[in-house]
Amino acid sequence: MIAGMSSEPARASAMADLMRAGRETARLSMVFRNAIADRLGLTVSDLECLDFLADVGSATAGQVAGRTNLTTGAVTSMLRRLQQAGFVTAERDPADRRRVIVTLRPERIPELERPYERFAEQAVRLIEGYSVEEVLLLVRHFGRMREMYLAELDRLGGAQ
Amino acid sequence: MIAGMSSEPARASAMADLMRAGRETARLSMVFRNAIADRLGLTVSDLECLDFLADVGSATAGQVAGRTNLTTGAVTSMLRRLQQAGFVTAERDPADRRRVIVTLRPERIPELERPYERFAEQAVRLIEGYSVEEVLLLVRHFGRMREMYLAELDRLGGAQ
DNA sequence: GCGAACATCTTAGTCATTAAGATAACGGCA
DNA sequence: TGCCGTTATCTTAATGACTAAGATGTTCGC
Repeated sequence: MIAGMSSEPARASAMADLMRAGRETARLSMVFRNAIADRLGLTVSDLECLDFLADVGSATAGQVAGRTNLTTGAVTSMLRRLQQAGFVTAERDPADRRRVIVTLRPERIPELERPYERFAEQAVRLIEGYSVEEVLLLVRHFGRMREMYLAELDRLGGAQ
Repeated sequence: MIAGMSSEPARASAMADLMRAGRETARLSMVFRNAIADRLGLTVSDLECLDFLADVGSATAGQVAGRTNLTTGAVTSMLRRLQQAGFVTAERDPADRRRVIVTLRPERIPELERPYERFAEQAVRLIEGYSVEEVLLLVRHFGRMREMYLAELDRLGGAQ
């Protein structure tokens, strides 16, 4: 609707398709994430936290708060929850005893990845059908999207 | 890690980059959506509902429930909320008085789109730099992702 | 070793959401 | 027509994640 002028109608329509497809994919990924959290008996925030920990190994409670956009109070109770469910261990940092170091229990990782497994396999299969140039185009596109998201989030006053 | 065999290391690394970028983008889009809902003083579910209504014009309460993955009870109170905030009108269907027809107030649409505006403009600008072939590749890719999401959601037992 | 800054925890309260069942309206069938 | 099963929404009570504000314990600079 806001469409910029374009000489060829095929181009304009392809662009509109892309805008629409992008929104739809974003929406579906949210629903997907929700479904996975449900299946694991977790909150979306819990999943976010565990994903983060899977990335970095271990982190302080404050870092978890930053990543999940939760208050420290909410993180405290989330960590109690995750600890009780055995997904995570938490202990005070001996070097700075104000801090709490949270660590994902490695033995639970497979369980967390299982719901994604089929999806990831299919994604790999899809990507294998692309040429290297095509893959690189997609990577560049996502990179630009990432920058746009971060810039907008910044502008919206979010922490992140 | 599950990577299929690949002759060229450049290809394997590009594929890994793409997998990572895809996950990161999905995550950022969630955070973004959350930030926008916050700014509008709405829930993510509210936003989902309003987006849906912007698409289809008007729908029954049950259709809204299906789209948002909420129970009918939750939809009832969500609609009361949105009605009170003036985003939506709700009236019984004269043809089938069990149904409630929910309609987005057109005059509020600009207000809902405003937070996306800059983002959408930037997206258009980005896409304008692509060739038609590149745009079509992206559209195809998103289409395949969409299918994968829907298949997995189905498998996870979700309604949708 | 004193005070400010920091990291986490506690407490009380809010609010979206769910589950279960109530209410009301439709549609078919005798 | 009148009854019954089904459908669509609403109500009620309870749950639980989350926030805000302030308490607690810890570090660091002076």
